[in-house]
Amino acid sequence: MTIPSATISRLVTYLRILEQLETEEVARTNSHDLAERAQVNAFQVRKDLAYFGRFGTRGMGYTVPVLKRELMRVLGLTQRWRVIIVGMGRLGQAIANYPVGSDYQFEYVGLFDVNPALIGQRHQGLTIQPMDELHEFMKTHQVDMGFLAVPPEKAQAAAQALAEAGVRGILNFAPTVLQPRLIATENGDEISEEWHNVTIENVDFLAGMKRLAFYLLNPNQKNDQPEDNT
Amino acid sequence: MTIPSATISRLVTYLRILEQLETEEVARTNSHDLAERAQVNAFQVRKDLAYFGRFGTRGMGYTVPVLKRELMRVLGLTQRWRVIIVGMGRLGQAIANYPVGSDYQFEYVGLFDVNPALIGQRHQGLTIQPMDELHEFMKTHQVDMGFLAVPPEKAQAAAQALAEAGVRGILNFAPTVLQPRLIATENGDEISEEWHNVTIENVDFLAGMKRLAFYLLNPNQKNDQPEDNT
DNA sequence: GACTGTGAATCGATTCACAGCG
DNA sequence: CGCTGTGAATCGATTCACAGTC
Repeated sequence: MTIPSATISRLVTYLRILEQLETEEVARTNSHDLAERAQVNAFQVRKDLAYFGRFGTRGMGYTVPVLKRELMRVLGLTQRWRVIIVGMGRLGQAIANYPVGSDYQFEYVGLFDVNPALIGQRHQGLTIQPMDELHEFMKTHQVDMGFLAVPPEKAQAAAQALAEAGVRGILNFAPTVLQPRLIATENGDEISEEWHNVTIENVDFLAGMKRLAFYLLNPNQKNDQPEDNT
Repeated sequence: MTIPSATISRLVTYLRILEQLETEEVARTNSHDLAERAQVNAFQVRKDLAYFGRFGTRGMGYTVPVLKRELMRVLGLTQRWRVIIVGMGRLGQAIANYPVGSDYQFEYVGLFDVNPALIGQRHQGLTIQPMDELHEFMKTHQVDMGFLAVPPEKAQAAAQALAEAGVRGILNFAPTVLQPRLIATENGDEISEEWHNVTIENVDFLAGMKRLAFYLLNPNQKNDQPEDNT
């Protein structure tokens, strides 16, 4: 069965709400309460959860720690994710230093850049390495995802370098659509092969501000959609 | 007529592609070319554009500068948007210093924070001001949108402060769902009034990394959706 | 009695097929 | 002939209504 991507975005929201409720030592909740906090409706909450199992008790609602654990499992947040950041300019630095809070399941294991002025700088106990060393690095380290924080004109090449080095997931901060194919091979032949198994998720602040401009200009177009993405 | 929010996200993408084509001095394009670059299909491109007018020539395609100008107009990027940033920690600083490139239609006019250690610091020719001064500031300056880059637990209060000060659009970087109502009034009564006319757009990097974790764990769930947002 | 879980119904967005036009 | 623009068809997601059960 194929799950709407909007559902995945909402699950992240529900999980946050549950974490919040847990710190407030609230023991139970229900679809209406979750719906209100997540700004969706209760049918949606129940349908979203139903894709993955039965987590509640009829007549009772949901037990906060139980549902929280289940959502963490569903979203893959019970395992550790090893992350490298490619592009350690101001944006990459802000990402590296962002307080991830309860999100200790994500661990930065490497920082890369091409700029000699940045190489050797340390952030969060890691030293920025030259991009050339990525291949070598991948031989000795497990890397689950790469955060791409390079300027837009370098994003496509950097994404390909990540893919070729064996990184399977890319969180793309650059304001570009990454093309899922190789443009050329090393020897210059134009083989144009598909990327295999690279999952891309976009986080795009410039797009967000432009969408906001549109909605301010067109107040009748009410805006609902999930995440900031592409 | 109500326009899908996914269409707005895609228009931003098309505009970027057109800007790119313009720098490459490509004079014309067509729906198939745009579709390939935007990773959507040609029907989608034409339908998206059709919501706003007829910008092409049958048999010919689109003239790059013409379509670019039309999309800028549609998205509200022919006018200037005056922006304040609320929350000038590392994330706010990265945003303030991000090279917006061709996006000179967005202008930062004020920077705010509650942290005395940050107040007085300068970025991009602006001095960080205390949050208290927002109301006063709004009396003498036009502000079209606020970028909210405060820690999640402070986001709701800060958003309300922005709304009460008269800011009509918020780009929310905090990993929280902003509740569109006022929780209390100044005198302590609980009036719980609706926000009026505040448009919110989310940019959520932590959500992006969690969605990516899900898709890496479930490779059969192919991911298409637009923008990063909540 | 209250609230979940879910098939059926509705609604909306994407895709299609083709008419229209340079 | 090529490519846009668009009504109709399809597909998918959200909403609904209610059966199930604690």
